[in-house]
Amino acid sequence: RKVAIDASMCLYQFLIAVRSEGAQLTSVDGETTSHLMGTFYRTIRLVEQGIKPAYVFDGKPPDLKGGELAKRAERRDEAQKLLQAAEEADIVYLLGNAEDVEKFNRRLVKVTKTHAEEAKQLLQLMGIPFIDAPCEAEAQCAALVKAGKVYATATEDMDALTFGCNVLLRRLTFSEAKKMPIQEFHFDKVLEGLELNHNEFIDLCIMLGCDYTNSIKGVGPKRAIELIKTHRSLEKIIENLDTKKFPIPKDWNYKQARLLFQEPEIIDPETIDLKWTEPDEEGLVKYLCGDKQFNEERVRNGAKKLHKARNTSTQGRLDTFFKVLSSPNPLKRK
DNA sequence: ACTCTGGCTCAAGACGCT
DNA sequence: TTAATTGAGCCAGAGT
DNA sequence: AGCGTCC
Repeated sequence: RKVAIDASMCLYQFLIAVRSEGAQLTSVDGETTSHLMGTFYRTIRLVEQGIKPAYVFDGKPPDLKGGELAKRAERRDEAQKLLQAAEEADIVYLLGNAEDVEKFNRRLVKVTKTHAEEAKQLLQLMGIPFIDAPCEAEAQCAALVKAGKVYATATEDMDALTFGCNVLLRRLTFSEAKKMPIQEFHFDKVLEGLELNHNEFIDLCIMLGCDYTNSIKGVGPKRAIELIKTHRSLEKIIENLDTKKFPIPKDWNYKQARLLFQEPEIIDPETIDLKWTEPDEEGLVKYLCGDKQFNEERVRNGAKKLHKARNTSTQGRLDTFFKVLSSPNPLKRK
């Protein structure tokens, strides 16, 4: 069963989580390898379960997002760059407590172009397809699902639904699944449960706070649902809202935000041909066991697992692993 | 009292041996 | 300058 | 399941 995955999100998590004594794993020349470690083993695990993953990489963020992100940047630049200096000083003075240093390091994690390129090279050698999205990966994933190129998007990010992703899988990573069951959301069932159509759902998500705009102060999940059910569109809501109690954000460009959800910049899925091919064992060994110092035995073992799973295909039906939770109300969000 | 929002903090992977 | 998370859980405080 | 280790 084919599944689309937001690669940048995965890389980010690996960079944060795959650490030893607070520091990322590295090659001989000090280059980070945490993202490769995570991608390699997680992908093998997925393939062994009969899943065919297709990774989707982010392109440029939409302009509108840039505006919002600038605010976060300010916060960071002010607080964190100064904190950086302060904490570095602390380290010098106090030979810092490791926890602070760790926390600090995690906040500065970024997924760079290089990380992405390295991951792509690894996926190539593993025989796993990937796509460069022109813009938001989640939007491209949703398009792949809609076009039937993959069965679902595997993500923790509920915004995938806003892009109209029909099927969304949460907690697909199986080590975590030991603790928590895999959840499968069907967008049409969610809409049914909320008694909304897609456009109304988009307006709802904008109110709840998306990456593209501010949200209305005082309006959280409860009131937002109430409002959209009563008025069915942001235009009508704005007309009827008591703006003394609930002020509309200044220069609120909800229309543009809406458009980014309705017509995101994507590659036409029909032009995309996803191919899962044989892993290149020697290539993997060469790439991972050179400077990057991966254990050769483990890498070869991984390559063989990929090979084996590939040739025993049509095995794993995901259904055996989880129940379909077409949860009528996933809005525990923000 | 109750509901709701929003601000805060935290944690975040996978393998293999025991 | 080339990167800018997220979701969950807990709790204070405002509003009704 | 817990824990040290992966690089």
